[in-house]
Amino acid sequence: MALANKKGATAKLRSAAFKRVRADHSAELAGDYVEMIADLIDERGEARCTDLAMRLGVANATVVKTLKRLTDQGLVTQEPYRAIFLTGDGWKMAEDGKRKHMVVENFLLALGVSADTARIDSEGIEHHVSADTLKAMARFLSRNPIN
Amino acid sequence: MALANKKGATAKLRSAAFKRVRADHSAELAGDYVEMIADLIDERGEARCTDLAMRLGVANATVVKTLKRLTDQGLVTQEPYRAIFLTGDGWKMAEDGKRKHMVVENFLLALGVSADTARIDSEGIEHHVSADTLKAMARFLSRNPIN
DNA sequence: TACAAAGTTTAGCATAGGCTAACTTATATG
DNA sequence: CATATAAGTTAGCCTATGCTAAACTTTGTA
Repeated sequence: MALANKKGATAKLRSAAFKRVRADHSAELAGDYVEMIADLIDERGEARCTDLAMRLGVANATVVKTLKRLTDQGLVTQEPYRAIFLTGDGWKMAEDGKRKHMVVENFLLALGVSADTARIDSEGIEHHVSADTLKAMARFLSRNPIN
Repeated sequence: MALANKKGATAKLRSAAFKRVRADHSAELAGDYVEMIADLIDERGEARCTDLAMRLGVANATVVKTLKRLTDQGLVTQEPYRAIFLTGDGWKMAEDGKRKHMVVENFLLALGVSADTARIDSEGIEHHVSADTLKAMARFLSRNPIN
C-alpha cells in the first residue's frame, strides 16, 4: 500500500513535466501568430494573411483556419478580405512573448552560439521557459553582456 | 524585382525557424517514449503499457496507438499483450536523448534554477536545442560545475 | 481449475494543424 | 470602367495526438 502510493505519487510528479510540455505546445502557436501580427503591424501598418503564411512557412489556408481559432479565443479581430488586428489580450500576449523571446535569444548569444543558431533555437525554446528560468537567464545576461 | 526577391529571401529565412520547431515537435514524442521505455527496462527489466501511460500522464489507449507508430518507424518491437522492447535504433535514440536531457537539466541547475524547475523546463527545452547550443551548454557546465 | 483482477487492445470520437484545389473579393492598371 | 491579377476564403482531405467505453488476454489465487 505504502509502496503503491509512493509509486503513484512519483508517476504523478514525473507526468507533470510532460503535461506542461503538451500545454506549452497548444499555447505556442497562438503566441507565434500574435507576435508576428504585432511585428507586421509595427513594420508596415497592417498584417495580412499572405505575409503571415510566408513568414510561418505554411499555406494560406492554414493561416485562415488558425486565425479563426485565435478570433474565437479573443486574441484577434478581422473582417472578411481585410487586414488582421489584435485585441487588447492579443497585444499583451504579443508583448510578453516578444520580451521573453528577446531574453532567450540574447541569452543564447551571450552563451556563445552563433546569431543564426540563437535565432532558430530561441524560437523553439522560448515557449518552454518558465518564469524562474527566464529570470536566471536575465541574471546571466546582466553579468555577461553581449560584447 | 530586386525588392521582391529580397522579401522572399527574408521570409524564407524567417520561416526556417518555424519549420524547425514543427519538425522538432513530431520527433519529440518518439524521443520521450523511447527514453522512457529505456528507463523502465533499466529500472525493472521490462516496459509495460500502463507504466508508460502513468509516467506520461496519458490514457492507456493513447500509448497503444503511439507505440504502433513507433513500431512502424522501427524504434520499438512488441507482441500483443507482452512487454515492449527497443530496436537498435530505438536504443540509440534513447541514449542520445538521455545524454542531451542530462546536459540541459544540469545546465539549468548550474544556471541557478531549482531542481523542480530544471526537471520540468528541461523536458520541454531539450527537443529544441541544436548541437551548437548543446555544446555551448556543456562548455558552460564544465566551467561552472554544480556545487 | 476456475474465476476475478489487472493489463492490453480495439473501436469510435474529437481537436489541432497541415495540405491542395476551387471559388470569391479587392485592387490596380490599360 | 472593365478586367486581369493578387489576396482571401471555403471545402474537403490527411495525420498526429488525445479521450472513453467495451472487449479481450494474462495471471494470480481461492
